[in-house]
Amino acid sequence: MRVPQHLVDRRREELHSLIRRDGFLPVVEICRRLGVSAATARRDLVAVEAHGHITRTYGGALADYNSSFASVEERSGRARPAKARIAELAVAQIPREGTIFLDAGTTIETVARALTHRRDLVRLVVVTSSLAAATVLGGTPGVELHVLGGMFLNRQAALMGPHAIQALSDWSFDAAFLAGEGMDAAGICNSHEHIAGFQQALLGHARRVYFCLDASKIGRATPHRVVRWRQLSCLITDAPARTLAAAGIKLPSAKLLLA
Amino acid sequence: MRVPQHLVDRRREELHSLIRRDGFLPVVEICRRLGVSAATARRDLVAVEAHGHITRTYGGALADYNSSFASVEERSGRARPAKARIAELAVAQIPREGTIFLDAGTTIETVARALTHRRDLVRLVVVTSSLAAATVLGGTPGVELHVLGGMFLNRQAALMGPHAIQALSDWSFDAAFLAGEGMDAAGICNSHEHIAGFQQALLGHARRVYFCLDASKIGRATPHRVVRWRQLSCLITDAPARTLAAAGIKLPSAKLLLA
DNA sequence: TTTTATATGATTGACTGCAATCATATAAAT
DNA sequence: ATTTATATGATTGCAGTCAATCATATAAAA
Repeated sequence: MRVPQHLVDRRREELHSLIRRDGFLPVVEICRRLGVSAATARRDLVAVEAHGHITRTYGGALADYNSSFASVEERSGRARPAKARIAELAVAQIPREGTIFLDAGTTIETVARALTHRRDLVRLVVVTSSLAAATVLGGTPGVELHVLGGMFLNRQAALMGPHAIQALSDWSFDAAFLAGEGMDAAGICNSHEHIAGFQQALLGHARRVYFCLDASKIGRATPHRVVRWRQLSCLITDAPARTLAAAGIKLPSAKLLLA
Repeated sequence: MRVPQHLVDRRREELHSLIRRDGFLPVVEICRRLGVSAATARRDLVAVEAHGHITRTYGGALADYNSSFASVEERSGRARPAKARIAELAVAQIPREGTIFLDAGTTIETVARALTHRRDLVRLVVVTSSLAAATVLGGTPGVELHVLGGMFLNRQAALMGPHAIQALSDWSFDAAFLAGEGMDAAGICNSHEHIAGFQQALLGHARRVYFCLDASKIGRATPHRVVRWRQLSCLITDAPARTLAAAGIKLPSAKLLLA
């Protein structure tokens, strides 16, 4: 018995928000709350997962920004070796003590996870605007974790806006690790105005600014230009040198780390 | 083949932190990383779960503060109807628009979840220092969510300390909902100095201050006195009136909401 | 040293979840 | 109105998970 498309879509949106609310939702529970059979619940899960923002597990599904599921992703073959290599390089730039900043975004989240494997940290102060990074880093020995305040952006699970920018004024970072959604000959851009504004403000508070972008970001244009190449300290990417050159991105070797 | 106690304990601590890092960890993965059989992995899970802070699910385990697992808790019979009733009452005090503050703690987390069921919110600004509450409330229609900055307290998944207190100065709340760990004839107390300091600072920024404590908190004494009864606007609790009276807690009916 | 206690891994049987297949009802398309 | 496409639930076979039981090796206690 076919059902109107808009009802299906509405139900799937509701499923999405149910999972976000509960963090984890067993399939049985989904059936109960949505009043559908297990088969339909699974089909809906597949659909919602395809649109991103949730991760299925045995018996249910998790909201994506709650936790990071390195293991789940690895098991389901969705590992992103590129991001992992970028993260390795990024973590190698982090001193044993000092103060660093971690941005929001999945790439930086990977950096956060890699950071938890460092065993030599003494008194590293990590400041972040990413709830995912905070969750991952909480309790790491040698790390004093601070979260920047701000308005909660649902999609990114990040804290941004005027309050976040204002909170920056209390800090001075030895290094900052930022993410971007696109890069071209001119520089790096991002799709969200709050994020762009925040990153620009951050430039003035960090001695060294690292941008971590994987090769898929090359040539992708998004509405908000964040930085020009001369403004950042270093680009960390897995893109081969010739691909960068082809895109018109020319950086001195001191400003480039290739994974 | 029996194994030294300290090795077992160390392994279980590691399991705990592995789960915290990944948010969700399948049993298979636990076996691989810890190099033990599934049987031992499960036994370890039982042990770690008994000490709190993780929740087992089919096929693995979740870190507790990542998400809130209403459904999981309900299914495993650990529902706390008392907290749910307290949350209902608390949510009823929240206006359709305005600015409110939500504290950290499982009781307030329940309030956050109940708040997502309100469908009449217009433009409610919710400020919180709880990562769990933020996760639950993110994306709720009619809610503009802000997270207070601060130092991350691992156990509570809350943001506290001088930065948090300073961030308060930007806000003025119509209502604040706070949690406590103990109450007696003199007032409400908390076990953590940062939390106590923060709550005291908050008193000056809210028109109405609601404390939400279930009956189990009566008579429990913890090191840090937070408020005396005359300082708060209202106590929301499930404790029957006579129990409160027996503990020497006397409040005018205007300052008491019984669930 | 001898004895006791227990941590471990293997096995077993019941249970649960999953993907695939299929019949059906009904919304869209024509 | 007729045809086509598809959303749904039931069934089935398979695989994964779990708790309980048991033998064993070894740490801890005596």
